[in-house]
Amino acid sequence: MSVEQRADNPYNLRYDPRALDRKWQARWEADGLYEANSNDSRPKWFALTMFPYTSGDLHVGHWYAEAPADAHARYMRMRGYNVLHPMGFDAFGLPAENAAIQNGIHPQTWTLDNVERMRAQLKTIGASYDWRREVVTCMPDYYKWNQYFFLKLYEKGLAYRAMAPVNWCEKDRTTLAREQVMPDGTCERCGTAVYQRDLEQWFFRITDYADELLDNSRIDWPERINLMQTNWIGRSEGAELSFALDVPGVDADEIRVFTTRPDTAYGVTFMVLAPEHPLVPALTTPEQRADVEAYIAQARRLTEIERLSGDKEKTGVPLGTYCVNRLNGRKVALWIADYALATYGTGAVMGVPAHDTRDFEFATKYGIPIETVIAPPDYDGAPLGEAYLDPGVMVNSGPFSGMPNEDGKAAVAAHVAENGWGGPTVSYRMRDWLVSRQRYWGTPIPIVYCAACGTVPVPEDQLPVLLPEDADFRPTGESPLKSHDRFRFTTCPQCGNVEAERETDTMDTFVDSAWYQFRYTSPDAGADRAFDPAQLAKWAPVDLYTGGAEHAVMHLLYARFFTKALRDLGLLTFDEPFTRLFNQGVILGEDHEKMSKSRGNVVNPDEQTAVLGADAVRAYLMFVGPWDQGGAWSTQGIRGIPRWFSRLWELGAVRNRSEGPSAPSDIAADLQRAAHRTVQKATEDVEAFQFNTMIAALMTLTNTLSRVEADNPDAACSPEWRSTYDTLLLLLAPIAPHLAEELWEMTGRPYSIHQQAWPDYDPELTKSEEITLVVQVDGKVRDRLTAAADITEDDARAAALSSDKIRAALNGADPARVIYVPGRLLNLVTR
RNA sequence: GCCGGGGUGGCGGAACGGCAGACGCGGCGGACUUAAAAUCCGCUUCCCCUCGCGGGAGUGCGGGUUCGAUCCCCGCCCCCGGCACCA
Repeated sequence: MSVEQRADNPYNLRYDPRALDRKWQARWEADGLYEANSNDSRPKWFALTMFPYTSGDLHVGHWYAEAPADAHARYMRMRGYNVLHPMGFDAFGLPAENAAIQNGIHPQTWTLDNVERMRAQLKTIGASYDWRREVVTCMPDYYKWNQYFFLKLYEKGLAYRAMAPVNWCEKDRTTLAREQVMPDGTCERCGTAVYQRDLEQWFFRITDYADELLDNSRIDWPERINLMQTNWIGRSEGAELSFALDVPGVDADEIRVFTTRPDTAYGVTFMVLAPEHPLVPALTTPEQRADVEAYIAQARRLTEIERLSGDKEKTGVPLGTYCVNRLNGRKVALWIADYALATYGTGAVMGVPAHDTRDFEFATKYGIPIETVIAPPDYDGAPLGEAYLDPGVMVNSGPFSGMPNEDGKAAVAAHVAENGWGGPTVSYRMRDWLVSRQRYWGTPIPIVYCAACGTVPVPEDQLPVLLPEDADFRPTGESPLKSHDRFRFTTCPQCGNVEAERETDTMDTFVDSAWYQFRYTSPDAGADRAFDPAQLAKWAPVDLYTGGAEHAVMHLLYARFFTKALRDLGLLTFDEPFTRLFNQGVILGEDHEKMSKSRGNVVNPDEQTAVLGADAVRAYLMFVGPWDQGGAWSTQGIRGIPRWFSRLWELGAVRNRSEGPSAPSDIAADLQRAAHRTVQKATEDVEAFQFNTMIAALMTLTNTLSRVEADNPDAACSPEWRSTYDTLLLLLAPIAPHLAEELWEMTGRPYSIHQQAWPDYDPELTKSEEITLVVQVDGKVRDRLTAAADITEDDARAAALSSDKIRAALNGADPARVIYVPGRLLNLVTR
């Protein structure tokens, strides 16, 4: 295994890392070393890393997600846990179709080829995955259960079909969930500007779970992610208010608005409806119709980008009709304006220009009256120069005048409720999850439309509804399945009508990843069930989930929703899928920029592994910085890792010498202390995912062993040195599993190092008998004294005062105060 | 604009309110070598000096608390991420 000279050995490694990788990966696999068995009495630990999309090549970013996660899983295994660490592939999705369209390869061929290549690449990491549990989401045995859950949700009223204005990406030719539209109104996937279309689509009723999703008390997640979800859900408390309509020829007798400021309701001077509001056509007078229709047409043409741009000037058109503010009987003009959103609240806004910046801007532009109903400090009745948003006393508000507006919110809402004009309510920013996609490479929605029976769910025993392999999947704006007659036309499962039609849209691929974590628990479930309840009970929920923060309001929110919905369906018994979440940072290119092909700064992990071996790439990624902060790849910087490994290898040769007598007591004590300190540091660091400082501690211990060997070769044959070296290998095992296993084998200790117990440490043995006592005068370090660790304040003071440097610094002054930090520092204060 | 997370040597980064810069990279000097690579040893924050003693400054900027602040508080600046007409 050792190599003195290899032609392709630019780092002059002392061993052949690729041979080590091959040797041990084959052995571990043959031995089933990382297979998790449910009939194991040790406590379980379900360690999951977000599975990769089958894009075709494993990026160094994947390694950055997977290698440290594997190190932690290996640590937990050594800690005595029965660890389940699975891997799989997110295999449905548009890139497969796009690649197929461009290269003429079938999406399935493209995807399964990629799975094979990526699986091989993943294996080179040397991670401790239990591959028997692999999940590939495009397989019928898997997506059958997407369909099953869809039907269960449908039965429960949690899946429904509705006509709605939805986000449409013209490039990808499909609708998108709101979560998949970026803040700037572009498609999350391809960056194309998204616009709104009215389409009949399937939704999951995630909003039913809004309040439960706001509850973070059962999850240990980064505060940042919790906050992002909280903001996304956007709960706001307020009131719904009914404004009376009395327009000849119009059936509706009210317009309802949602407001968070019922206390300002006496200041309503106009009413804004969203252009899409259903009452708009009826409420438009003949004189205004042309203007209103033009405005609506123009608003519909706007992309999300234009519509969402915050500093856009407010525009609107009056409908020519009026409603009545029931609180004060005031007649209020109706307008449409695109700053009212059809999809939030009731799609209508009461205009209170005095106390809302948007309404103020609008009213100023169109000459609408502005009436103050919350008095600013020193209010003298003069017109406001801008909207007044702060607290104050209510004025011009009928019976509520004189009341602090903060009290007025509840008081007005209660008053409104008493009169049957609305009342307190809660509104959410989050919308239901749009799951229909007009694309081929996804799970068919298991629904049949029958002229006689209406919407008919496909019976469970007819699942899966297979995705036909021979579809023409080029994008047309309609699902490719729509032009596949053998798929589309079917018999109604209910009445036998032979002219029934299948739903031809497929599901959002986030459905696949909303429950995949549970599938891993049941490798033998196959087509018989989604997961085995006993296995699920054994392993779920996931104890530690790691992955990128970009999934905060998509995958992670959907997975939580799915878990709660499945719980309510009686399919599982817990509330949250992922007990603990950790987000790793992003690995950047050599130039400190995001890696991208166009920048040419992409690091290929395969090339690095071929030269340095998996361990060096793993260890470097962990060493580059704190895992949650990411870091930049450096071809210069990684050189330190193979150097360290080579020194470990050289020390392995020292370990191979025959054992000699005990080391001199001072060396033995130093070695013992160093070992215990390193175990403590490594343990604390790995628990906190601080692999960079953990590795630094292992390097320091390596240096200590080297130093002893260099200074006193006999001491390096001592039992103390040898056991310290063995401890170092145990600590190394999660970081560099192949090298540690090889060196462990060389010690003659029993296979496998990965089945050994993590070493313990004794806090008492980490302490040193002697310390460096820092002596300060007025807070400035003036001397450093060597002292016994338990030196008393009086002794420390005496020692300090006998130091020439301290006496010089004191310059004859007497310390007025002495600060003593035991075992660390003495500060003599002269002031 | 609002909400998070950050700003520390030439570089990546360490530091329970207590020796700033662990560990590593790079650089410089030396050893080994015919030579180079590799390896090993030493030095490496900046400035000053009667350059071996020492002294001063220093963790984005300005204040504050404290015997003592990279760390806590207040006010700014810059970078990264999220949200942003949500009534």
